[in-house]
Amino acid sequence: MVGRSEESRQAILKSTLKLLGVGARGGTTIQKLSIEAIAKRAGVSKSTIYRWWDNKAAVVIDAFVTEYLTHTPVRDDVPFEQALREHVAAVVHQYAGVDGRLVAQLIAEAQYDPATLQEFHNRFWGGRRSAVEALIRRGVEEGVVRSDVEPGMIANLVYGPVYLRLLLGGGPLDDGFATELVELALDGIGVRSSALREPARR
Amino acid sequence: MVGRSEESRQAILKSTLKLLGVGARGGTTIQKLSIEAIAKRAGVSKSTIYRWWDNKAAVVIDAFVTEYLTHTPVRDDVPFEQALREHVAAVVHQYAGVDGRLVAQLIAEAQYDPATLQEFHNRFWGGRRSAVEALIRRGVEEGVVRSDVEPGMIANLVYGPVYLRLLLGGGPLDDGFATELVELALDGIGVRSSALREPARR
Amino acid sequence: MVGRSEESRQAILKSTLKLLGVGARGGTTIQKLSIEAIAKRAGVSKSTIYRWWDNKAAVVIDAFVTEYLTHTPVRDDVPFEQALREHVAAVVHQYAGVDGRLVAQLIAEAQYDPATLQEFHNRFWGGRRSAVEALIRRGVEEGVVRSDVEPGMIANLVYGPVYLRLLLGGGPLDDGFATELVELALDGIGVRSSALREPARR
Amino acid sequence: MVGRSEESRQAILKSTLKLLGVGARGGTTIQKLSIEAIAKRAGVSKSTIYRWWDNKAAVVIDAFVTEYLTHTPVRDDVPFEQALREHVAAVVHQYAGVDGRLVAQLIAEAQYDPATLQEFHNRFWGGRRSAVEALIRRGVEEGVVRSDVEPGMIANLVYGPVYLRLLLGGGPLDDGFATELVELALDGIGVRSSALREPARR
DNA sequence: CGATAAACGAGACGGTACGTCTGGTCTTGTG
DNA sequence: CACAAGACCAGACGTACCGTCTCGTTTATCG
Repeated sequence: MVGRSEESRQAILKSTLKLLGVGARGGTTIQKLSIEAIAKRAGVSKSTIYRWWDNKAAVVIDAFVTEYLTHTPVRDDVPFEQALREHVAAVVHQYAGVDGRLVAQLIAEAQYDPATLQEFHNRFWGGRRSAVEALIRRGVEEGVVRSDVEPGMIANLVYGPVYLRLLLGGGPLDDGFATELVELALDGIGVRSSALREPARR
Repeated sequence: MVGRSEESRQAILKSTLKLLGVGARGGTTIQKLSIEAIAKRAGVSKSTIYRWWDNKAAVVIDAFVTEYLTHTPVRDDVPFEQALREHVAAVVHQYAGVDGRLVAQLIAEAQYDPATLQEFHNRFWGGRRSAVEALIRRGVEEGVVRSDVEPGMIANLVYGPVYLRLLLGGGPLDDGFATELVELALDGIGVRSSALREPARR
Repeated sequence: MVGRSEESRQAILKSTLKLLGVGARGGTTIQKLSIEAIAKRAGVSKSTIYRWWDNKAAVVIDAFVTEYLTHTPVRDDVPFEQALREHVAAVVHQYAGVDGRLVAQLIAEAQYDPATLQEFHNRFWGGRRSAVEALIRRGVEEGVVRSDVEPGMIANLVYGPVYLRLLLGGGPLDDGFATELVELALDGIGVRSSALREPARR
Repeated sequence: MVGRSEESRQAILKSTLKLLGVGARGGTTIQKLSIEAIAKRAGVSKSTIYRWWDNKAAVVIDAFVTEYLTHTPVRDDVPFEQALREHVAAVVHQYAGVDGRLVAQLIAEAQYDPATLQEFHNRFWGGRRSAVEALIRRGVEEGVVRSDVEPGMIANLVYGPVYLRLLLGGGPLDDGFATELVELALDGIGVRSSALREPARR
């Protein structure tokens, strides 16, 4: 047995990112990115790519996760609310740039291929989610998060608006958005709760 | 001047929906749907399609909105909270079926073409949003919704999780989800507020 | 009855010639000339063209003959040999320019459409041919052309090489060619005849 | 390296000839022959054709020359005059059939594309021409052809009328035509020469 | 250390669909 | 009622990639 060429693998992933314009201005979309272009740029034959990846999306997600992804870790050395605010701000900030476009396009691809969705979960989204869910469980323990709703649902409430704005626009992905989102999620939209909490924070 | 053939237009839109499998089991994805297939099925020449629509997504969105869309109206004859619950339940229910797949794929296409995103806003998403924002304004007037956050942001908080689940899965789109979502949005995830409200509702 | 619009007819024929680049440098080939382009340039609708001409070639030949063709008349006030030399020189000269390309392309079109060939005969080639045949009959009467071969065949011998060079190249269409051609046609390629005649001409 | 598939090449050329109706009655013209039709009939993809040939004419000329062309060789074991007569008769005979139509259409295509003209010269016409020119040089050596005119010009005189009749009609391409043509070319149209030679041949 | 089996580059192949173009027909007002 | 305007069907064009498939040619263990 000889085994896979690490050299080729690297070249392919690097080329993919370059073609997608990560870190630069230009760049194609995932849709227009072609396996042939990757192969040519990587100095690799098409068969080598098809041997190790199932489709374009698999290559892209691999490139994205392995080579590039800036992490947005969840701190566990600060109180729940601060950790949440910082995390949401970090996520929103990351998505405001090129990463956002890429993640959006990955989600787009995932609409057409369950395997891509699966990979997206396994290698990217799953990690984030469980970090946040852990944080939420900590919040429950700290007594600042309600315990009658499962953490996954709560994570949804926080991430949902971020992805909605990422995918459909309708406003900027900036710190103001992050702040307002966390506040709203914490207190709810109902008038009574906010009326109660607001003085407590000022 | 002679003008556009309404007959052709109808045939094209109908064929598009049929090919997408709306109302039936089979069906392609938008990605695999081809202009050539639409033309063939509609008994129309390709140029006729290209004459009136810019790209595939434009045809699909036109077909979707014009011919098909089930409305999920927002009632104004019941109290705010009931109207919100019913609307969210209706939306969630609609997205659980074929419509959901189509909307998801439209959003996917919108990631690659600003014009498609625009159309999505103009002809579909915008309507929903403004209906909900009006509802929220009513809630503010009724004194049950906080007035310190713009309605758009609040709409985001409600719709975000729905679209997140539609696009990334992670749980069913069912009545339970709808109920839990509305409750969470109203009260927030913070423990104090929920502790206060909960007794009041039981 | 209102009858055909002479104005349109003129505009169509003029436009055809312009588009073919007659009298100018640029110009398309007949093959690439499109009815639509003619219609647009003439400010006329396509149907008007199709109403009066069967196809593109018919328009072109009409334009060519009616509006443009420089005549290369056969003189009858000079001896046979001189008249022949002058005519051949004129023809060769005409074909060396834009006319040549057009005639060549008309012949090309005629290979695909018998009607075009017919028109080419009726309106262009037939006239030339019969003029030359008349000249040859005069030569026979003058006693300088053999009488045992039909004039058409002799015309062939003279015109054939001209068209061959026009269509397939292989040398310039210039005065030298014309002179040599006439001489060769008159005397033949056989050595004895030329040996006899040559001294007589020097 | 794997290299070109001879199988496909054969299939393409054969199909081209079949579609052109070579050897059969029906058949299209080169103009109406489409690359798509060739591909379909050959069980080959369009890209394979475009990979190896520049355009339709290139395929046709390749098919014609490689697979089909009946040779009309020039004998060198008989006296000049006999060899010439036989060759002209063979050419005329060949052109009277389907080959003639094809050659005529190739010449038509050559009017629109210099590359086609070049190929026509390189692979078909050039061969014939040089064979005849060689024959003429032999005639000069044998002392039966005049030496004061270049062989190419003489070849023109012989071939010109054949192609003229092929392209523009005006009479049959038969043995009578061939015989008369050679006689005329040899002796010229002038009366004195023919008067001299005629007795010598009877 | 030399055999051997994999991974590799190169790239041809059958396909599908693209978006553009032209041809020729048909329809509907307008002058 | 001839015309302009131009929509329409039909279908070929040449291009771009797809994913599969030979081919030799490295190359790195393992017998």
